[in-house]
Amino acid sequence: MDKCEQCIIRQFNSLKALTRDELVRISDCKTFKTIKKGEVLFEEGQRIDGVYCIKKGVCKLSKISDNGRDQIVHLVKRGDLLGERSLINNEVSNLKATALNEMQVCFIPKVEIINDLKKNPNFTMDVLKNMALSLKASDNVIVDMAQKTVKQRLALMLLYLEEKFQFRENGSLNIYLSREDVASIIGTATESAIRLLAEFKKKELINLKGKEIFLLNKTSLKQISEGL
Amino acid sequence: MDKCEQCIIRQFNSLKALTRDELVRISDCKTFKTIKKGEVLFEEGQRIDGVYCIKKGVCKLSKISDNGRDQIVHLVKRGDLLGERSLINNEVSNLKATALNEMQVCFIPKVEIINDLKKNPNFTMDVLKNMALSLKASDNVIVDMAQKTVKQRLALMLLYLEEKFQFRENGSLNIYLSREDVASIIGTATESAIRLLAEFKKKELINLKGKEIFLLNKTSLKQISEGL
DNA sequence: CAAAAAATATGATAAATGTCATATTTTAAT
DNA sequence: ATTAAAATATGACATTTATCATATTTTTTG
Repeated sequence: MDKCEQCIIRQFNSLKALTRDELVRISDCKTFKTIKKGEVLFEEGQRIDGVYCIKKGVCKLSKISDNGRDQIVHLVKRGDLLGERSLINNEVSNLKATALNEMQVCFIPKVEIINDLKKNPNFTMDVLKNMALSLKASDNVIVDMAQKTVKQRLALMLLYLEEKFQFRENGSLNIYLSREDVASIIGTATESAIRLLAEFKKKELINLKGKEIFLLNKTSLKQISEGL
Repeated sequence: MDKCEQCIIRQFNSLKALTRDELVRISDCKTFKTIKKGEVLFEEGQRIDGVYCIKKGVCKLSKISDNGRDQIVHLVKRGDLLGERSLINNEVSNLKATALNEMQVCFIPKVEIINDLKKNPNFTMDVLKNMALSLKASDNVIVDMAQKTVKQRLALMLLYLEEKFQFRENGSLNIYLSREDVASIIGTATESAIRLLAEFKKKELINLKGKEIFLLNKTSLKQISEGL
């Protein structure tokens, strides 16, 4: 396990604002963990008491609705921090975190982070900035969920996946999602997601090979997402 | 116009974390403004360069979707701060703010707030906490928008309005919304909102007198919101 | 006050989406 | 390799919701 002060991952998140001394201190008390695909990092309602720094892999953050369906609210990947919000408000987690593939994470206990928040204004400011960005993104998602059709949201999601995860060597999106997960992201029934994916494929906007998705016509996808 | 250090409104928001000296300084450079019902405080895409402290009244924060419909993302009332996020990220506003009734607001220039964020960790921490709370709330709205029917969302909204705005003396919700605004909050067509309100009235869950809404059966509204 | 404009209301219909049933394919387990 | 289980796919149908038309009521304006 790397030492934090030598780990490049921190460049992708707020930990980059910490001083060398602070990193050394954190390095000494952090724990390392491997999570298998499908395993749950933490449950909705669980006390986390710390922050996860994602070293490898992707997980979904979801919340179960009254109707029993899981809604995926965020996808979190390498470089992202997880659990800051619950930590800041001293609350149990509002969301459930499930690994979408094999993950490697470092866990930093709460006291350490709180300590840094109190003493290093650069760190606090960076956390604040990221939170403000997340808030803007969330507002935009609310608008899309409320105003766009399922078809528009699927097109939007495909473009978002490319932006966030890029492509594999063969040109497919660099993330595997089950049809159920796709439905959970755009907020629809699994059958509807499957049907629309098939429709997109038929129209040659995308190609599907198992869980691999290829974007063939991004211009059209963009237009569909905008309702044109 | 009150001086900030004597103004009770600040108790309701992060300004309560400021010291007396800081308040005095802010008081000297703030400006006071009255906004009439229907007037726009700021537009989507507009640079705000400061923070509004709402002294009186209510406004809606909305974003226009590709389909041309406005989606209301937040309702902001007396005591709330407005514009922190844009300020923190140094971005233009992501949302449009429109007064729902006559408002009185104080405007605090950006430099002053930035100054306090840098020097007063209590203030920063309070802003951070509020932002974390907003983020949790936004995540919950995303789930509701994605997973609940329009009827469920209407029931949910009515209960939310009571919680946020309480009742007038006559027992009606202490906020006036047009049917269009109701639709804009729950993310549906105006006609659908009208129909569902009529249905709720017929079932004696609510009563309607013009723009006044009376909640007659909160238990049932709760059940409807949960899909029972 | 009268006329015009805006908001609210309601019906008819179309489109979108969910639900249930079932078939097929893929993956996992023995 | 064979069977079982899970995921994906597709059809039929019901329900929800949007859209358009139009009527009625309320509010605004001159």
